[in-house]
Amino acid sequence: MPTYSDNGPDPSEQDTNLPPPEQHARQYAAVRDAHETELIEDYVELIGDLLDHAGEARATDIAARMGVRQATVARMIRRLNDQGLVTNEPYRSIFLTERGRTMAEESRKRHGVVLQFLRSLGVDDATARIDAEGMEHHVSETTLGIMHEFTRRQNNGGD
Amino acid sequence: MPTYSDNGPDPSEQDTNLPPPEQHARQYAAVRDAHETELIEDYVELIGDLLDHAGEARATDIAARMGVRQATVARMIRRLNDQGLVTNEPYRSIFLTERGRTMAEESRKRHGVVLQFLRSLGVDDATARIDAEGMEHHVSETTLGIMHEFTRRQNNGGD
DNA sequence: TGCACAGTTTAGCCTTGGCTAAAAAAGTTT
DNA sequence: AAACTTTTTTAGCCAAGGCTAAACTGTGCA
Ligand SMILES: [Mn+2]
Ligand SMILES: [Mn+2]
Ligand SMILES: [Mn+2]
Ligand SMILES: [Mn+2]
Repeated sequence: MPTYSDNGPDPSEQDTNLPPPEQHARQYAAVRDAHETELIEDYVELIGDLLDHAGEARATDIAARMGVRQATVARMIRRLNDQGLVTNEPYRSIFLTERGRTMAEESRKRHGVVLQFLRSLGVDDATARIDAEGMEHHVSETTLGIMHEFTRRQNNGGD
Repeated sequence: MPTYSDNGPDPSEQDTNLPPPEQHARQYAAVRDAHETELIEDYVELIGDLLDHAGEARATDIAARMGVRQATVARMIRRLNDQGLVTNEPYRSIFLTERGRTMAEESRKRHGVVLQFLRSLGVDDATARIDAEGMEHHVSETTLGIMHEFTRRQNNGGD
């Protein structure tokens, strides 16, 4: 007796049928939500990394690493400031607030889990870095935990 | 003698150091590129699914499943038409062009690989569907191939 | 047949996140 | 100190993708 007998539709049909409209809509809504916070997170994470590795986070460096113009960075910095994530004085380095540091730390951790998971799957480093940069914002806590555990096992088994 | 001796930086430093600025910038650029085509692909894929499963793709149904207003859908349909992906006459169902069908098919395949990969990792169905909807657009061909192979092995081993 | 209602389209608003050009401030060199 | 260069900021343009409100079309039912 299969264990899925009273557990929803036959798995063999699970791929060919569409989910009910409301569930389907929630999928896309989750993606839109992720996209709203995505760029903010990447900026905060990058600023944290620059502070750690270079000692300061200048607009020029942020622009170079983001691959955008300084004007774009300047306006984003203002937004981060408005949201209480960074402090900045004109013509000076940018610093993270307590909230900013928390967000940077969480993003860094999440990014690392996804990146190492991809590496442990056998994806080459450059590709893994590109994929992780986008995927990280669309991975639920559930999936993140599973990825982390997978990586841990992979690394232990490889000793 | 470790095999990575002449193969770039010591792996133990690979996570703590930032990539060179140009490579870093390319990461973010890849994400921005993905976001440009992402919504188009989801619309085309959804229209294809509706045509297959419901026989026609009406704006109302698209709006309900996307979780957006009909006005939003109407304008998107015009864009898809401009790009030669759909044909549509006023107040009638939407159909895919040859190009549209190709895109729908590719998206459907890619979406399926990511979804089944997540399931085979042990992620529950509802969560897997949400994560796949976002992740699918940020998975390189390389990673997609590895995911596919992983899923295949997992399923064969489970027999 | 005519009318009401559901579906569709259009017009116009807003925010986000790119961009360029130009002004202003800071830093460096002579 | 003055001049030059780099960095930062500001102003304003554009496209994408949400939204509401209102006009329009088509369909089904009285
Ligand atoms: Mn990212
Ligand atoms: Mn999809
Ligand atoms: Mn998607
Ligand atoms: Mn995305």
